[in-house]
Amino acid sequence: MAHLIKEIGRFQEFLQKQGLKLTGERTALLREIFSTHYHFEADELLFKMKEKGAKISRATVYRTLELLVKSGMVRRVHLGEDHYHYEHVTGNSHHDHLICTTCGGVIEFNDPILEERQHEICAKKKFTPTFHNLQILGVCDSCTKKGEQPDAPDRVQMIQTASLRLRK
Amino acid sequence: MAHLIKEIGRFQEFLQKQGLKLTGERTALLREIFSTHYHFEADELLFKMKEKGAKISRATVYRTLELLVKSGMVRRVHLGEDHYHYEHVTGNSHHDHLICTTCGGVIEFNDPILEERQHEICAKKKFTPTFHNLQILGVCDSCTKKGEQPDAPDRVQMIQTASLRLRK
DNA sequence: GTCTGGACTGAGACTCAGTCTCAACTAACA
DNA sequence: TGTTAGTTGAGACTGAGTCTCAGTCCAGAC
Repeated sequence: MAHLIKEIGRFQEFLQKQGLKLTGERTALLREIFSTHYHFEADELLFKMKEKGAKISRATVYRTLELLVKSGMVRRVHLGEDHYHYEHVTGNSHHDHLICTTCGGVIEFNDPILEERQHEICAKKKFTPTFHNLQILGVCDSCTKKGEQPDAPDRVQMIQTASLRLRK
Repeated sequence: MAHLIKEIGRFQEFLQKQGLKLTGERTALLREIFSTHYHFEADELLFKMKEKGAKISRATVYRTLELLVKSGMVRRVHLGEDHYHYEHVTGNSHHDHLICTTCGGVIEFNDPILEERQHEICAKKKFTPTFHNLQILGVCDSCTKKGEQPDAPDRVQMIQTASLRLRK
């Protein structure tokens, strides 16, 4: 778990700069996030902590996630439409998501050409970008092989949330 | 308002196919959406209807929006992170959004090169896309001219919701 | 050692968008 | 007129996320 020491150090450094403290609860959450989860929800994290016997409240989970997002170590993403998901940031790799509306699976990708084109569009519109968010919804290879049909495009907006919920 | 007759006709046709009826409430909502709103929230629409003296309940607003989305005449988009926004669809033009985190303004764009690249990425990953969603957050030209500074990229995720709320 | 101020915590109340339920209503049609 | 099925409003409900507040912790000051 040598890499977790590094992550904890980074978080502590960030906290100290703000006059904040690295507490037992914060460390426990950090460990949980970086050792097992990848994409997760706040309440799922809370549940996992309780399962492990750690007494950590909802409020602390949300407060700590906020700090982790501010520190840049965790990203807020939305894979469905209805509420936030989180993912920890390892290294610095920005990426976007392909989301299978059938199985709820998430495929990450990072495409420099796409990023470059976005910058060109912003330049043309005299818009200074700071952050972007791209989700492509559809059906993944393995679901296609199982014979799943992609939903009609008009319908995907209505069903995507339901599909993602199935995954829990 | 000749174009509204066309819209109402399209909606009625959709409803009839499902054995549903075009009621006064549904017509009133359709008129409101297509005559004045562009990007709007469900509760904002409800408020506008009440302001005009139309007695329409929250449940009916949500139910009608769901039908309109299913019919393809209205799209659900998320401009901020916290809840849905809706936009009516005129013609068939798909587009994405540049969202100013300072003034909450929304600029639409449609870029075939970007779309094409997304399809290439999906093909490479053997993913069958049905729908996508791209928001680029940043600072628009007029805010930049007013001297607004873009927020540090790490922070944008935390502030975007708040900024959009200011716009109401 | 103990004081003190400020950060931290858990419990639970609260908010707010969105959903659901249910009884009353309405339109279509035999 | 009776039947059937879709529609509606009111308000209860849900669930993610936020806020409040009293109590706890802890590092530095005395």
